[in-house]
Amino acid sequence: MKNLKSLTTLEDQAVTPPLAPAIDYRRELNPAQYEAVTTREGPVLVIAGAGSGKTRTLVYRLAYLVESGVPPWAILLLTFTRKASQEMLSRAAYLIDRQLHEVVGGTFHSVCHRWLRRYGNRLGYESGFTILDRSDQGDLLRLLREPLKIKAGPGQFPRKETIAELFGAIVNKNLPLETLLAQNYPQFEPQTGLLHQLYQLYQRHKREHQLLDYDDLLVEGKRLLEEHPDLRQTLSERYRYIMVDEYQDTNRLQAELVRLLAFCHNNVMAVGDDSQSIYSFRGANFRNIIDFPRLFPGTQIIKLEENYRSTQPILDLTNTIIAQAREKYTKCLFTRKKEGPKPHLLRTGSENEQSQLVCNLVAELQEQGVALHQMAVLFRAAFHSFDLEIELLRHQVPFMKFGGFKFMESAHIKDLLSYLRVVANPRDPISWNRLLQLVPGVGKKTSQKLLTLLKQEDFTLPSALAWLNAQKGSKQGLKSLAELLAQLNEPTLSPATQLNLALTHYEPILKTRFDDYPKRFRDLEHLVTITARYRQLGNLLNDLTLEPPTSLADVTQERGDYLNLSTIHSAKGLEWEAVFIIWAAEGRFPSSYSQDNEEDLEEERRLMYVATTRARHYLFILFPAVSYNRYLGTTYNEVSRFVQDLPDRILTKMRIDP
DNA sequence: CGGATCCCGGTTTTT
DNA sequence: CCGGGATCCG
Repeated sequence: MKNLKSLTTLEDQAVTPPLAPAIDYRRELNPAQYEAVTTREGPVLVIAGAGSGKTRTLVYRLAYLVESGVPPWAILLLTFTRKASQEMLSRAAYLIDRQLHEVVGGTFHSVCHRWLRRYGNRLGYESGFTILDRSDQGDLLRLLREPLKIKAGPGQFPRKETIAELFGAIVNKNLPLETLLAQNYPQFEPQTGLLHQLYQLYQRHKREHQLLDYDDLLVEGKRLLEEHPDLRQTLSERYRYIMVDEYQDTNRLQAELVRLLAFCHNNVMAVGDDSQSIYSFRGANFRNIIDFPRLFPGTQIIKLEENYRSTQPILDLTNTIIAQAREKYTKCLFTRKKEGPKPHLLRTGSENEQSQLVCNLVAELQEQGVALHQMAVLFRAAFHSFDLEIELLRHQVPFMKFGGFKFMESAHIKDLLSYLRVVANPRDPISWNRLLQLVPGVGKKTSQKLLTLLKQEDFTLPSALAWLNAQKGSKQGLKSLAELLAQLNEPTLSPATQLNLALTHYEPILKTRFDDYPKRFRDLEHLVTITARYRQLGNLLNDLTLEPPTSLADVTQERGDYLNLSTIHSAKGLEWEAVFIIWAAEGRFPSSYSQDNEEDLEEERRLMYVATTRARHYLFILFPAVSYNRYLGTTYNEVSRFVQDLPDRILTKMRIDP
């Protein structure tokens, strides 16, 4: 067997062409890109303007490193999504005609997660710990709030979503609760004491039950490096070359992680664009990118300023938009694509007229030979496209929507996964609570009883099953639940089989709980198909939490030519021949939430910059002048301040009447 | 425990 | 006006 294996390896090598320098780096890259690609040692900061070939640079650098003899496993590629890293790796692999699956790539969260699975026992984590997503956090907070007996009327105590946000900010922005309350929620300042209590409770509870939220992955990952010098040494020596993409969207914690990880060589290349920082709500700070040279003394700074994406008329507009930013770091984008249509600002009557106009323009461009998948409609918030979606269906325009869609957070998905989650981590109170509430005749009280048992040191799944079976006879549902869980606990079963078993059990419950049962059942079947490729339950559950499907497309695996609909956040890093931005109206974009905060408004401006810089050739900005709202009546919309009062030479303005 | 009722707020963006 | 959450009551 062993011989056979080495034989295959030999054969593989024979097929691979000798390592001739197939790539002419000087020819294929501009001077700035070339410099970034071929600088191997020391800290490098690449300021990469929109469309300046940032991904290309990273891909070529990957290829360059490997070609110059760096083993792929010594490279760590940190990106914003796993998809991004996979794409870069496959492009680099294609360039040098060599598989690169040994390169470790992914998000900060997934990399930290990997270490914690492996070394987490040093911090007291068992290998089966559970990762909490946003709605799990909410559920947990609700559970913890109860015994605190918080007496507060509506509006006097923050909602659980707000609390989760607050607690996240404490960690990601490194600010005390008091400051955050004073800054953002002065109305809750009287509750400071209670919130502190709840925070302590929340932290302790997570520890006791082997639960980690998104922030904990980073915090604990960092702690692993800080408190265990041997690990820090090992990992730092292993990852001799670190590349960080989208550095403008990292936060303080992530920056510190990079610094720790690079401590014994300082070979870090950070790539980003301060003008495209759009994740401050997650603790990202675009000043991070400015601080990089201070964190890594001796940093070489390289600017990529030639834009390869857009035409000059589009750049004229985007440059104007970002020039109005309060803080900007000089960077001047230019292009060689001089010719192209001017961007248009189109004002329609109603929202539906806006939708129809998009449909008409899409049809027109199609006639001119632009493929549907080369066009995208972008918007500030996911719900902004509802009307358009209806109109597209009517016109039979196929489309796919990205962002906003929280497949994983819908109740039926959470319900079904809970069966598997308690098998993977029997101490997971959130999933136990969910499951118990599904049983007729079981409510808060019964559920609480089991939840208190979870704290016991030696609590295992069998103890849970014993408890379920010991409940009073009338609660037949608990017995059949126990039966199912016992079945699921069979280690030889594949995750998909486990999920199917759970689905059989859950189907009748689904029927009684939801009117739209057929649709939800189909969702669940889709979920089962996604899971087919997994061999390990733990991996399945973690992947679903760390990289949830971003669109129904990921779930249904549809193919073909379709129009892209996307939130601007989900459009980051992408580009299309034609881009439509809808709802460019005050209150929608910029969002009314940021209306009275200058920093937030600046971020909205950067969002508009990101949106407009996605366009290669055609750019249409639309807004409806009138909106009608059932309970507010007719309201009039102002055009978004970011495109207001621009000269005609930059933006063609038109009023479109039906 | 769970159904009925009342009251408030009003869809940001995502790992 | 509709839905979620809290509260009340059988």
